[in-house]
Parts: sequence; structure tokens; C-alpha cells
Amino acid sequence: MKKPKPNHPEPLADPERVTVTLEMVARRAGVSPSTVSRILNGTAVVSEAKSAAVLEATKTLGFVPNPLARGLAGGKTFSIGVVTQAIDSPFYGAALRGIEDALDPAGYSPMFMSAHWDPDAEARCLGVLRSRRVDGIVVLLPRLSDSVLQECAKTLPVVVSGRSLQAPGLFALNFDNYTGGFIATRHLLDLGHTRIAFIAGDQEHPDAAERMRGYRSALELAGVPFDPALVVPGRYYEISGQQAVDRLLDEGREFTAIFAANDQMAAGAALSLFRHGLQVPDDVSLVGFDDLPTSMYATPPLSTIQQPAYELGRMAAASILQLIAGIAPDAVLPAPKLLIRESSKTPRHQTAQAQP
Amino acid sequence: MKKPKPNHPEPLADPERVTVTLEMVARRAGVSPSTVSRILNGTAVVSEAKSAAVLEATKTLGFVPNPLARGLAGGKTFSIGVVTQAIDSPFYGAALRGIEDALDPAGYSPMFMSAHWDPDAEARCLGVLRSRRVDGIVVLLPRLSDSVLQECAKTLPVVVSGRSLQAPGLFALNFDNYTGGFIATRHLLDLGHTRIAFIAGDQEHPDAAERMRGYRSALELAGVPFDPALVVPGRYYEISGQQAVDRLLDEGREFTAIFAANDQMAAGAALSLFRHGLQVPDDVSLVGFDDLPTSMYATPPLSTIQQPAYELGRMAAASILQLIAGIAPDAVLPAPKLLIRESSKTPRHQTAQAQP
DNA sequence: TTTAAGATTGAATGCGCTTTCAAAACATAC
DNA sequence: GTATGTTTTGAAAGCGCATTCAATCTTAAA
Repeated sequence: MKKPKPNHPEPLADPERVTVTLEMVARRAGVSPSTVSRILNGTAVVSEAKSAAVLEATKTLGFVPNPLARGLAGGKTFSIGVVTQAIDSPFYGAALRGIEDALDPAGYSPMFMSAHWDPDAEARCLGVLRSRRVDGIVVLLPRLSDSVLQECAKTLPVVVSGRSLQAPGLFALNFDNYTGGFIATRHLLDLGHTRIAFIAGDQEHPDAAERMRGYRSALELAGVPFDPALVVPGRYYEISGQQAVDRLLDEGREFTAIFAANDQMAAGAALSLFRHGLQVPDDVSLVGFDDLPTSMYATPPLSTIQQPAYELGRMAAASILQLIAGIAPDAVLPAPKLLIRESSKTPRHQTAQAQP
Repeated sequence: MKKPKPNHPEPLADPERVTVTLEMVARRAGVSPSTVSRILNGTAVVSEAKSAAVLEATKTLGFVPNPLARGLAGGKTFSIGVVTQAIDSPFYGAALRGIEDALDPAGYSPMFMSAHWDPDAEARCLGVLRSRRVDGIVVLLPRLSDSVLQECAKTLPVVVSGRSLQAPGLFALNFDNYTGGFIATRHLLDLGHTRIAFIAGDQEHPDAAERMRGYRSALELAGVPFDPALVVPGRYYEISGQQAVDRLLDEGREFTAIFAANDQMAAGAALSLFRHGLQVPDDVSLVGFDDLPTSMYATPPLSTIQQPAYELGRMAAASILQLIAGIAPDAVLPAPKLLIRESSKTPRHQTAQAQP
């Protein structure tokens, strides 16, 4: 016959350390559990004396509230779901750090998941996060449709980045990709380039489309004709940039500069140029977008558009907290900024051409 | 007078969607809640018929167990704490992804935190994670002392990377940094280099010390004298590599190759060389360590030691799961592998010297 | 057929905390 | 002094689930 044992087995070892419960604090302070709860949460006014006694007991006992119990009883888990597309991307890394930094002082914990650019996976992430009862969700660059996101926001506060949409319980934090694309292109134009190739991101992403729009506007404003042959689609990974330039060169396109819709593709582009014996920036100027931490250490350091990933994270986190508190968020991302480094310069007269 | 309302306010909107509880499933299937629990968890044998009925009810009702309640009642949260040093580092990014991939199919969720190389912060992370009642913790490259880690493992399964230590409830997953350092150096030696500078990592990190030991062994074995003047301390960030090479050049040291203890420092070193008008690999060969995803897109692509960050993550996650299940983990990291790319070649006869 | 195991199942308990409800304590007005 | 309005406080009821314990139903041995 089994000997009766409690639901919870003894902690792995160290039988000393029993978990301190709110009830123990109450007993030690000579008050009821409800009072302890109220004091710890500031839910109601209590007498000075009891308050002090409870605080004291809490300290000496080393009491730490059990988040699970709080969650079950109070309906809040003090955790925020964060879905990114690629947790291993340098851009997201910075954003996640911003989120972490903003959530921590508020006593909230982030719960990261990545969706790998797959809408279905993204939907699954949302499902898991809801089932984990997070208090809010921030989605970095969602791939899901606006309507699905809005639907989700009906039952849970949501903050998204890279979209401009409005809905109850939903806040969108959008970076001005259009202007970013515009000033990057204008920089090249100002330098004297007129044959500027563009390595685009997936046009299904609003941010990628916007960057492209900025590129076209800048050309137009400068009176430089838009040449579709100079635009190559990419997918935001290094390999895309490499393939794009390979293709441009294979097709014999003439260009003196390349604007890549993100730094990763710019890195790929640089590799292709290198392989073809072309120098940056002497033969071809190169401008990226994002200002990844590694971009300033590229050879040569990459001119790019600074996108405040860390700030994005911080603001997104702050906004979700506001949403939860019932305050309307009002965060606005900093404007895009051009960082001129050493990958862009005045063009020589002949245009790029692969050298065997 | 307030009208009586339940503890839980209605969900934000959508009053349709009430949370389905295990009890509702039980009622619909015509069994007791305990039976439902048993079936869903496979805790006991249950008759075919009831089992089917419950599964069916679960499906039609769309029941999803509440992790909080499960955690409270069962003492397990199905979440694993993961503390890294820098969530925004490319190396960690890959590892995190590995962890995510290994945990997900098992129904566990990771809870990431970063300690920023600060032992105190690391201790705080452990505290937060315990208070969140995670079922286990994996620490990537801990900075805390072995004893603290072992202490922690007494009450909670722990997996660490970058250490070799043994303790009940503790599993260490160590990469062979010594051999990595050795083969990187020998590669340079084989190429004909004898003046090989070494940019070291913080010697307090065991992995950094091991890489250095490998460097020395290789030199020794080749009969090349060890020159302390060629070893510069660094801190694993790009800037360290840059400063290290600046210093080497300023001091007028002669060398034809550089072995950097990680790819980030190698990138910094490359920048310094570039700024001094030195070409890689024509003037100086460069070898890194880690094989960051970006390293193959460096100009020129960086020769380096492949360190399987993703695999590390996967194995760490798998091991913590085994530990939790009471199985002794036996994972072994793949051996270090030299990746020869385009940043290393046979030396010319003169040694490096800054060109104004 | 009777009986002792053994296999299923349900009722009840509790995980640790928040919240409601009502009682107790105090303050103010008549 | 009593009556009435305010606070402060405690008892008790869950939150949703896992688990124990005892009850019920099978099955196999006698």
C-alpha cells in the first residue's frame, strides 16, 4: 500500500527550502491572507501597522508570489507574447533586447516565438501564446492579414510593427520605410549615379513595398527614368542579394550603384561583386537598409539607413503595457536616418561589368 | 451597491468565446473530470469507449488545457528557462532557434533572458526563472561559478554549455574549444605562416582560455616559438578585434596572419586592416572562430572554425528534457571543423606593416 | 458459484492567490 | 447616547487542473 504523499513531491533536494506561501506570511504578520494580498498588490488601503508587519514578514520569509497562482486567480500572467519572424536574425535580436529591457522593470516577462515568415506558423504562435494566457502580444512584422490581427485584438491587446492599421485593442508601430528608401536612393543620386540597381524585398511585405516606392519616387523626382530591368526581387536573406547581383551581371545590365532593401542582401550583393572582381565602392557603390550591428564592420563599412531596431522593441513593449493599462499608446518611431560610410562614392564614368 | 460580478471579467469582447474547461469536456463526454485528465495526460488506462468520447468532446469543444492551472495543480509549467549572455548576438540567435525547435514538439516553451555577461544579472535571471516556476534551466556560457550552478541544480535540472562539470541534476555540454584553436592555428602554420597573431577572448571564460591553449599547442608542436607580444586580449566584440589590430600595428609587430578567437573580433580585425590599407588575405591571412551566418558573406569570406550553435541549442534543449524525465543525457557536440574560405592563404615574404 | 485480486472510475481535496461579501471597527451626525 | 455612514479586515469561494482515496466493476482463481 502506497503511503499517502502530498501532490507535490519534495523539492529535488534541499528539504530546507520549502516554498513560502502568502498564507505563511499572513500568519507570521498576524493578519489574514486577503490582507497580505491587498498590501502586496496595493489593491486597497490598509492600516500602517499591518502594512509594515506584512512587509517585514515578506522580507524575512523571503516570500515570492507564485505567478501561476496569481495567474489562475487573477486572470493575469504578467507575461507578454512576442512573435518574430526569425529569432536568429540580427535585426530581431536587437528588437528583442529592447523588448526585454522595457518589460523587465514592469515585472513582465517576454515569451518569444518565431514564425519563420510563415503565416500558418504565425497563426500557430498566436494560438500557443493565447493558450499560455499571455496578457498581450506583440507581433514584429506580421505576415498575417490585417483582419486576422484585428480579430485577435478583440480578445487580447496586440501591438504590431511594420503595418499601419487601426482597431480597438490594437496599436501599430510603423517605421517610415518610404522615406528610408527615398533618402537612400537620393544619396546615390546626389553622388551622381543614375544607373541604380535595386534589390527589392518580398513585395508582399508592406515595408518592402514601401522601400521600393521610396526608390521610385526619388528617381522620378530627379528626372531619372525608372528601369524595371534594374530591379531584382529578393527575400531579405544574404543569398538573395548575391543571386540578384549575379543575375544583373549575367544579363549584362549596366549600373554604377546598388541599393539593397536590407543589409543582409547588401552583404550578399557585396560577395557577388567581390567574386566578379568588382570593387566597392570604386566600381559599384552599395547602400543597404537597417544598419545591422555588423554592417559598420563590413569591408568596406556599409552606407545604410538606420532603423532603430532596439527602439522599436522598447516602444512596442511600452505600448503593449499601455494598452493593458487601458491607456492609448502614442509612441512614434524615430525618422529614418542615412548613415554614409565607405561603400558609396561618386561613380567613375564607365558602368559596372563583370571581370573574369 | 456594486452588482455581484465574477472574478473574471468577460473576455475583452467576443462574448461568444467563453473559455472551455476540462469540466465542460467531462460533462459533454459523460465522464468525470478526473477521467478526462487521465486520458489527456495518459496518466492511467481508460476504457476505449470513454477515451474516444473524451477525445471527441475535446475536439468539438476546442478545449485547450490552461497551463497555469496545470502548473498550479501538477507542479510543472512545461516551460524551460534559457539564460544567454546576449540575446542580440548572432551566435546566440542560432542557439536559441535550436532550443525552440527542440522544445516545441515536446510541448515545452522556452523563456529567454539575457544576462549581458554580468554574473549578478545572471543570478537575477535564475531567480526570476525559478520564481516563474520553470521546469528546468539551460544556461548558455554561464559566468557564474561552478558551485553556484551546482547549488542551483540541486533544486532544478540545469544544463550548461561551455563548461565541463558534473553534478546531480546538472549536465554540461562542452564544445572542444582546445581542438578548435589548435586546428585553426595549424591551418595557418600549414600554409607557411610563422608569425601568427592571436586575438584572445576574455581569459576568464573557459572557452576563451581553451582556444588560446589550442593556439599555443599548435605553435609548439610546429616548433614555432610562442611570442607573447603577438597575443592581444579582447572581449569577443567586433571593437575588440579592431583595437587589437590597431595596437599590433601601432607597436610595429610583425605578423603575416591573425587568428581571432571569434568571428566578431575577426570582423573588427578586418576593418582595422582595411583602414590601414592592408589586404586580406594578400597581406595578412585571417581566421576566425564560430562560423557566424554572416561570416561566409564577409569580403572576403572568412575562414573559420565551425561551431554548431544551432546544434548546441538543440542538444541543450533535448538534454534538459531528458534530465526532467529522469534520464541521464548523453549528448555530445560535434567535433570542431575547419572551414577554409578565402581569408587565408600562403604568406608573401614580407610581413605586415601599416601603409599610410 | 464464491472470493480475492486487479482494473477502472469518480468524489473530493488542494495547488497559492485574488476577490467578493459581510462582519467588525471606527468616525460622524443627530 | 443612539443611529448612520465609512473604512478596514477576515472568511470563504473559487480560478482549472492533477491526484489521491475509496468505490465500483472485471476477471481469474478456487
